[in-house]
Amino acid sequence: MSWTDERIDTLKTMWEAGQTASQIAEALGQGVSRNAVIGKAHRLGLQARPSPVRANDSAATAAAAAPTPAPMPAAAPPPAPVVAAAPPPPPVAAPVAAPPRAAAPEIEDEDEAEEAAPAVVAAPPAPPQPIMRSVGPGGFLRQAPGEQQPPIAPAPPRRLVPAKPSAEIAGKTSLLDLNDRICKWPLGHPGEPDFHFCGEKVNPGFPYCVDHCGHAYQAQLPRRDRRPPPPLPFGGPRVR
DNA sequence: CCCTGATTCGC
DNA sequence: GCGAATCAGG
Repeated sequence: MSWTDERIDTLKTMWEAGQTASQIAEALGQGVSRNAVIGKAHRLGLQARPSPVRANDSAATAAAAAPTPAPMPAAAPPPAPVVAAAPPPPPVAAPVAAPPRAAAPEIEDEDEAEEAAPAVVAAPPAPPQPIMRSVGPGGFLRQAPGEQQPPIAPAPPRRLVPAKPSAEIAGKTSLLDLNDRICKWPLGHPGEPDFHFCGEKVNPGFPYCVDHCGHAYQAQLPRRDRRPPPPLPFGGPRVR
């Protein structure tokens, strides 16, 4: 098999989504080895990924004792400082952190007085939802030990407004329409006339909307129990 | 051992 | 350009 545009695109997408070379190779199937994937990725200039090896070269191994133990579904790639208002349902697993917020019961002023007694079940105000926030593929953003701070701002438990797709989006979201707030999940295939992007509002902190985050970031199962190659969002049958 | 990505180097 | 072989850290 050769590297067709589609396969390259799959490789890129998956690589940037933080998939491992093995997974990508597996997904591409058809006699593509892990090495082939890595080799290709590098030739494509898709570097920048935390590699187990090649951590340091000289000095500066001081602090940062690798707070990230295992490779996990990576976080989002480039988006700028996330001022995210943590949404209730990040479909993703992999709780990374953010419990520190001690129960700081700030009485909500006005509005419907949240009488809710500290029941056992209901979690009225901002549940410390784990937003995947580790070292991204690019090795960005990492909190210094000093600045202990929950990665996600205490979310305003306000009312969530249903994201209504704008008319523009309803039509099609082109490459030029992409920005940090728009879901970049590709629909169709590059080169095709109707190729476009999802265009939904992103799951804050992620390049995709909540729905597609569910596709892009799968709970990392032990390789053992990865029976059914999960629905391949990449390269597979047309998604539309 | 297993995993990972990086690099090398013959093709 | 490609990818197996090899290297090396976790």
